[in-house]
Amino acid sequence: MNGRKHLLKPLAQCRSLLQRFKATRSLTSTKLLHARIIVSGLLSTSGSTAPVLSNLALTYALCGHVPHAAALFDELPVRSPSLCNALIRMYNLCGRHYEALYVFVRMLASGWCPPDYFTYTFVCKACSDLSLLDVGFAVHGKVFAAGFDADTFVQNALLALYMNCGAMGAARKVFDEMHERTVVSWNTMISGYFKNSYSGEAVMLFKLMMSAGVEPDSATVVSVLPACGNLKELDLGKCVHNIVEEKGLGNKNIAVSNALLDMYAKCGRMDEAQAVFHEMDKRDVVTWSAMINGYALNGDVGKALNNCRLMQFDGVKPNPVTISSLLSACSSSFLLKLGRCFHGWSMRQKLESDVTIETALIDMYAKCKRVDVSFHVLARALQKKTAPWNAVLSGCVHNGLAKEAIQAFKQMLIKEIEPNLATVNSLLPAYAILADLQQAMNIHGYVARSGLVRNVEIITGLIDIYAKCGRLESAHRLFNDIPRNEKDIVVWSVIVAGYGMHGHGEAAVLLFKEMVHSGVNPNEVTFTSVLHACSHAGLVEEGLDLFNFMLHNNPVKPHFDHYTCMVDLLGRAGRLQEAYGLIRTMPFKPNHAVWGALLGACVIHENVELGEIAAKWLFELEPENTGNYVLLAKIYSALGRWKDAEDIRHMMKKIGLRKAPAHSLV
DNA sequence: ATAGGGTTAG
Repeated sequence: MNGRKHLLKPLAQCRSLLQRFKATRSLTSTKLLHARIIVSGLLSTSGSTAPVLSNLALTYALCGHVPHAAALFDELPVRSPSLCNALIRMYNLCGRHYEALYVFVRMLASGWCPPDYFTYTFVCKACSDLSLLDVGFAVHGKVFAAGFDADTFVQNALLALYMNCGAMGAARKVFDEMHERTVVSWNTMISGYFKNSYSGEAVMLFKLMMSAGVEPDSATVVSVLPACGNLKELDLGKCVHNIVEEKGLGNKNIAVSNALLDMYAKCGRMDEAQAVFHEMDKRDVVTWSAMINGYALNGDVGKALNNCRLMQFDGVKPNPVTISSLLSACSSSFLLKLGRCFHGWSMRQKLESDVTIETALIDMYAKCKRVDVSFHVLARALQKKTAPWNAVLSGCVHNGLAKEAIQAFKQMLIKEIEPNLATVNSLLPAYAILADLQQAMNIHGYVARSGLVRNVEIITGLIDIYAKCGRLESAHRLFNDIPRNEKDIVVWSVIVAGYGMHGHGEAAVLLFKEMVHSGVNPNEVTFTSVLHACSHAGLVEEGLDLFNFMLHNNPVKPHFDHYTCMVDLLGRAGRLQEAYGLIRTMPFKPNHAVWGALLGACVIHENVELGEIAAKWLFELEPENTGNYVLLAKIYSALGRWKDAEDIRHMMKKIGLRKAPAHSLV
C-alpha cells in the first residue's frame, strides 16, 4: 500500500510531461522520458500502466514516430477498447488510415474487445480521409447493429464521412434523422455542401441554422463565407461579418478574418477587403494570398504585384497558392513575360514541382498562346496527377486545338491517369469544335460508360456537341432527359444556340420563352443566343421584341454582342437606316464588331453611304484588318465604281497591307 | 480521448 502511494506521484508527473511533449512534438524528450520510465521500473510495479503506455504511444505518434508507438501497443499484455481506440487515433493522426482500419477489424474479430462509440468516430474519420464510401456504408451498418446510431458524435462523424465522399444524399438523410444537432453537425453540413460545389445548399443550410436559433461559431463562419463568395452573396456576407463583429470571432482567429477578406474579394469589393486587411493585427500567407488573388480576380495586376512586394517586406514567404494566384493574374491579362518571371521565382522557391504550380503554369502558357510550353511543363511534371492534364486539355481547346486535346486525352488514358469530371468538361468542347458525328458518338459512349452522364454540366457538353454536328434530335433528346428542376441557364443557352445556329429561329425563340416561363432568368449569353437565332432565321420582329424585353424588363444590360446581333438582324433585312440608328443610340462607343455587322449588311444591300461610314470607323478601329477594305471595295465594284475600288486598293498598299487576292476585290 | 473551419486549381 505504501509503495503504491509512492508511485502515484511519478505517474501523474509522467502524464503532465507527456501532455507537454504532445503539444511541443518533441521526439527527443519523449524518448528520454520513455527511457526513464523503463529504468525506474515504473511499468512493472504499477497497476495502471496502460494509460501511461497509450499516452506514450500517442505522443510518439504526434512526434511522427510510429514504429515506437506501434511497438508499444504490441507489447501491451491486455488490449482494452480504449487502448485500441488510441491506436486507431494514432494511425489516423499520422495518415496511416489503412492500419487504423486494420486495428478496427481485429477488434471486431477478437470478440472480447468490442468497438465503442469512440472507435466508430475514429473509424469514420479513417474512411473519410481515404474516401472509402463502400467501407463507410459497411461501418454505418455496424453502427446500427451495435446501437450507436443515436450518438451525436458518431452521427457527426458519419456526416463528415459522407460529405467527404460526395454522398450528399446519405449525409442529408443522417442529418434529417438526428434528434439533436450540435453546431458541429450544422458546420459539417455547410462546409460539406460547399466542398461538393453546392454553395446554394450551403447558404440555405446556414439560413436554416440561424432560424433554428443555433449559435454560430468561428467554424460556421469560415464554412459559410466561401459559399457567399462563390455565389457573390454580398448581403449575406455582410450579415456574417456583423455576426463576427458582435461575437468578436475575428479577434483571435486569423482564419475568420481571412475568410471575410476573401469573401469581399470574391464579391469584387476590394475596398471592403482592404478594410478587413487593415484591421488585422497579424497577417499570414493566406491573408496575403487572398489579397493578391482578389486583385488578380478583379483585373488589377498592378495592385496584385504590389501586394506581393509588401508581403515580402513583411517577411512572409510565398506558398504554391500565392504563386498560382499571381500566375492566373498573368494568364487573364496575357502577360507572358511576367508569367515567365513567376515561373523563375517558383523555381527559386523550390516550388516548381508542386502540382498546383504546374497546373497554373500550364494554364498561364496556354492562355498566352504558348501551348508548346504548356506541353513542355507537363512533360517535366513527375506526379501522375490529373489536374495538370486537365489544364493542358482546356489549354488546347482554348486555342482551338481540338485534335491536340483529343490526342492528349488518349495519352492520358495510356498513362493510366484517372480522368475526372473536370477532364471530361475540358475535353467535350474539343468534340464540339470538330463537329464530327462519329467521334462525337464515340465520346458519348465513353462518358456513358464512365458513369459521368448524370452530371448536368457533362450533358450540356454533349448537347452542344450534337447541336454543332447538326444532330438536333439527339441534342433535344438529351435535353429532355434532364429533370426540369436541374435545367440551368447554361443548358438552356446551349439548346437555344443549337437551334439558332441551324436556322431554326422559331424553335429557338419558343425554347427561350419556355425557359423564361419555367422560371430561369435569362442572362447575357442566352440573349445573345436567341438574338443570334433571330438574325440567322430573319425573324426581325421577334428579335426586336426580345431586344426591347431585354432593355426594359430585365436586369441584364445589353452588351456589344447584343447590339451586333441587332445590327446584323436589321441589316440583313435591309433595314439599314434602323441599324445605323441603333448604333448611334448605343450607350457605349461602338466597337469593330458592330460596325463590321453594318458594313456586312451594306455589302448585301449595296448601300454606299452607310457602308462608307461603317468602313471609315473600321479603318480607324482595326487598320490592319484587310477584310474591311475588301468589303468596301466590293460595294464600289458592285455599283460599277471601279475608280473608288482601285483607290481602296491603293490605300491598302500605302499603309503597307498585303494585297488581297484579286478575285476577292471583284 | 471523440466530429466541423481560411487562400489556389482543371
